[in-house]
Amino acid sequence: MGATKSDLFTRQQNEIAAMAKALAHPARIAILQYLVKKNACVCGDLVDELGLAQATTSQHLKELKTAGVIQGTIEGASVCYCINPKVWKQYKELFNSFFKDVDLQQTCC
Amino acid sequence: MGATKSDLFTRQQNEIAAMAKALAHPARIAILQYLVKKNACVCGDLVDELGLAQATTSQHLKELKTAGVIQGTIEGASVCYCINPKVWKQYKELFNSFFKDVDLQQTCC
DNA sequence: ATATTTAATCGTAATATTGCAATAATACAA
DNA sequence: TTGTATTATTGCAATATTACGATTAAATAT
Repeated sequence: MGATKSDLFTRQQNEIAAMAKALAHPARIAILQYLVKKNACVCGDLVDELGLAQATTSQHLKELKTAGVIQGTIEGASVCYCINPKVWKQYKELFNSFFKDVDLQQTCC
Repeated sequence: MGATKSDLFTRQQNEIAAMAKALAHPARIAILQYLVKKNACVCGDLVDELGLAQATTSQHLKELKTAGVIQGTIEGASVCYCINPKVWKQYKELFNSFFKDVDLQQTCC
C-alpha cells in the first residue's frame, strides 16, 4: 500500500491532481512566480532566489519540467528557464473549469 | 531533513502551495467534483462513490475539511458534506490571480 | 438491552517527497 | 590541458502521504 490508486479515477481527475501536485510546494510556486514576473528566459539566478541548496532547487526545477509547465534550454554553461505558455494556458483553463461557478448559496450544513 | 522549509517563502506562496496540496490527489478531486455535481449536502454515499476503503475515504475527507474547502455536519447517524462556498471562492480567486495572463508569446527557449 | 449502521480514529506497512552533501557532467576560459 | 562555473545526478536520511484492517464511538433500529 501507500501508492495512489490512479486506476480508480478518471483520466481527467488524475490529470488535475497531477497539475495540483506540481504546484503543491512553495518553492515551486516561488519559481513560477519569479519566471512570470521576469516574463523571459531566466538563466542561473534561481538558486540564489530560493535559498535552498543547489541540488534541491534542481530537483524542483526537474519536477516542473516533467509536469511540462516550464522548459529549459542549455545556454552555454548555464540553463535558461521559462514558462511554457502552452501548458500554462492549459493549467489555467483546467483549473478555471474545475472551479467554474457553483451555486454559491449554502444549501445545507 | 525531509520537511518543507516554509519559512523560506512568503505567506502567499505557502498558502497557494497548501491549496494545491489539498487538490493533489485524484480521490479528493473526485470528492469535490461529486459534491459540486450534486450541489447539495451529500450524506454517506461517498465511500461507495470512490472505491477506496472507508478509512481511506474518511482520511481524504478530513484533509479537505482541514483545508476548509468542504464542511460536514452530523445528521443523525451519518454525516453530510458539502462545498464551503466561501473557501471555494477563495480558491477560485487565488488560482485565477496566480494564472493571470502572462504574455503568451515565447520570448526565448 | 442488544444489534446494526455510519463515520472517525488508531496502528501499521508501503511508498513518495523533501533536502542536502558529494559527485558527475558539461561548457568555457586561461 | 587545467581550472572554473554551472547544472544534473546519486545516495541517503528525515519526514509525509496513502492505504487499509481493526477498533471505537455515537445514533438508530429491533
